[in-house]
Amino acid sequence: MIHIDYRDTRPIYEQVVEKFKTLILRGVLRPDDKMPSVRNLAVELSINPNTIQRAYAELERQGYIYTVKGKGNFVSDSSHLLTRYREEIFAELKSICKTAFDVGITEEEIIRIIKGGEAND
Amino acid sequence: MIHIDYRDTRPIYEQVVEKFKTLILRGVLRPDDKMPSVRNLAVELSINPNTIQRAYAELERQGYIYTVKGKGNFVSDSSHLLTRYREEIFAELKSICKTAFDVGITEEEIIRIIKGGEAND
Amino acid sequence: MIHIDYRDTRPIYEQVVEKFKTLILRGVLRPDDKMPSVRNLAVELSINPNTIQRAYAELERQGYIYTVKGKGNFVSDSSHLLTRYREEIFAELKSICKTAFDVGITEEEIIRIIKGGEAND
Amino acid sequence: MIHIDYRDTRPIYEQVVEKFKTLILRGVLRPDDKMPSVRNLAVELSINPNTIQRAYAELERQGYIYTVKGKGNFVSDSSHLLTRYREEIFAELKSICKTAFDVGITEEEIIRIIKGGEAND
DNA sequence: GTGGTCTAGACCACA
DNA sequence: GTGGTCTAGACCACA
Repeated sequence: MIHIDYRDTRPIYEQVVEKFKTLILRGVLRPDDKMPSVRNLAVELSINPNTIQRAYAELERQGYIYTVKGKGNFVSDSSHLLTRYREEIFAELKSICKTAFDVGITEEEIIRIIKGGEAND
Repeated sequence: MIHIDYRDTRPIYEQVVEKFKTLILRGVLRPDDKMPSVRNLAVELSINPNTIQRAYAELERQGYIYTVKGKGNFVSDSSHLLTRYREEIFAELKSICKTAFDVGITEEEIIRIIKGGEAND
Repeated sequence: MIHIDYRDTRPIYEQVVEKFKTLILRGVLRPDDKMPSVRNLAVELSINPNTIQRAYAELERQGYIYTVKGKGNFVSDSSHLLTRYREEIFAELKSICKTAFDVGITEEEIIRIIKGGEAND
Repeated sequence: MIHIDYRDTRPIYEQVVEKFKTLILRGVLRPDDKMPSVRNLAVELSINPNTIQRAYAELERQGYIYTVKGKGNFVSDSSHLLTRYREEIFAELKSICKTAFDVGITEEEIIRIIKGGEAND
């Protein structure tokens, strides 16, 4: 369901958070679906339960899941969070484009990249 | 010449590296120009000399500057590095677009952001 | 008869215990009255029977109910426990007031809150 | 500067958070004052650095301190947070008074307790 | 079974 | 020196 990329420079817990955010926002995981238990996911991904715990705590803090003690973690209704997430992405996009324009990359080039980017990987 | 943004989440040394890369690639700093001394720049920006040192080491590693012992740091002829830098930027762009497509953001929306982004900010 | 508040941060069993303590001390439940059976109450409140079991065990430990094997749980004569319960409440009150005074909240403000608090909610 | 009460049922990191919140809101620790380093405080209180780390992360999340990487943690200007903290305390007070009224404790008794509470402990 | 807290200790990134 | 991340593993609270 989820895959950790060890070449990725970001911390593991952050990768886990982002993966689940995407799954939830795309509707693959739906409100009140049960999340994998901390222990199970830790075994499955071969990472420490504490790291999963931290990722889940962060997802809860951001409103993507809720915890029922003794029962597990469950997906929240986070449809209202999509807007915020889109804005985060747009901000990152703008920031990179600014860097790009600074070294003379043109709007046309960027658009070409994006259209290409959708096709392959 | 350079400005540190403390609200930026990236480490300071990375900001310094990026600022100089842009100045060099745009030709504001030209081959064999002398870089500001580590000490002077540290004082000017009110940051730790170790941090400047680290930024310069990284710039040297990437081929943007060279060091002459006892004299200081100087700008390399880095015209051939522009291509590599553009590719780095393109890779980042693709990565973010992938995330964007994952949550249903369309090509059209992204293009609108980019065209808007060039105008303001 | 009893209502669980899922927004309450306290564990469910603790809410159940407190609700019954109040009912017993106020005389709504009288000595030797039969408590609802663990199973029935669990079904009625849609919570795990283990949780009710634990709440009843705690009520018994504190002297509010007694168990007759094969028959069920019954209300004790707990008139003598009212004093202890009042002291528990007073201790909590003192503890919070201490925290309040620490950040500069005055006696007058607290009294105003209390007088207001009795009226609404 | 801080003291952990091991008889307290609350987790250690929560006690640490509350102690520092009080110190900051009372102005004992002032904006831009340096917090004790994670390691030093851990040694001083004989608790694990991870636990301090967690407390500091929570204080940062709540806006009481800010982190400068490689330098340490510093006190924020949190004067605007006092109002929120007061409301938290008032809510707790109301909740306990409700429980008290439920078992027949009167407003007068509570007020007597509060006035006594300020004098001693 | 499930999450929450904590210890002990390693190693890294940053200044 | 300072915080950040992670592992390994214990023990507890709760359902």
